[in-house]
Amino acid sequence: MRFFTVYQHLFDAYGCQHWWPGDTPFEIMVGAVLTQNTAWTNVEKAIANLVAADSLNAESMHRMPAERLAELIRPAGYFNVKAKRLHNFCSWYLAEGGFDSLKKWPDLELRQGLLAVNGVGPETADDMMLYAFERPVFVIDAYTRRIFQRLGLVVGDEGYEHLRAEFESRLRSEIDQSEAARVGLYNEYHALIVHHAKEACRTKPICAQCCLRGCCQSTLN
DNA sequence: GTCCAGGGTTCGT
DNA sequence: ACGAACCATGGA
Repeated sequence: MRFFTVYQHLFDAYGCQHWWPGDTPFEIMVGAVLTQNTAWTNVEKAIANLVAADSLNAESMHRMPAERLAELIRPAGYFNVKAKRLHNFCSWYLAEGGFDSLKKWPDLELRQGLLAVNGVGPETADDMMLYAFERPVFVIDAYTRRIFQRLGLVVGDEGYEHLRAEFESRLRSEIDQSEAARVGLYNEYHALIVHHAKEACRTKPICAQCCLRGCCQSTLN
């Protein structure tokens, strides 16, 4: 089965997801750190706290003592760890001249720069690459791995980079598209996977009737 | 009320 | 290479 076929089934079933929720690239990047191991509803509360404190910007967050930042982002969980990660991220972001400067970086350098900040791992970096900088990188998460493993399209225990390269090259060989079109596809594809895995398949189990059969049975194994 | 799923990154061992 | 630590929230 083609990877693009899976996308078509998801899109037909759920439609456009309009990710990422966030008004500015910086907000998206903060959200990417906050959402590590946590439900998005909790991230929204943390972001609302930052907005209410008029502090959803790199300068305020960087200037703020870690304890204060931790207090604001508390609803997102792991608040001490994340306050430190956000601090690290903001100091890198400011040192490199902010979004307007970073957006000019080539894909590879930007990704490596992101990865070099302590607290930003591959998935978080790729969320930022795709959703804040609109670069054509396919985001791999636990749902992606699980669903495609069950469909027999990947083995499942490949490393992150391996899986990402696999998705990108498979999709590129299946359909010919511009860079902008790939950004749009990867954006929507990841959003659809998350939506399908989290709740859609409980309320609207499309995978029972189509080629996705079996992709989201009970979480055991 | 209690239990526990959920899930990325870093840092020990 | 692998396990532990980090934590709030909400649903069973």
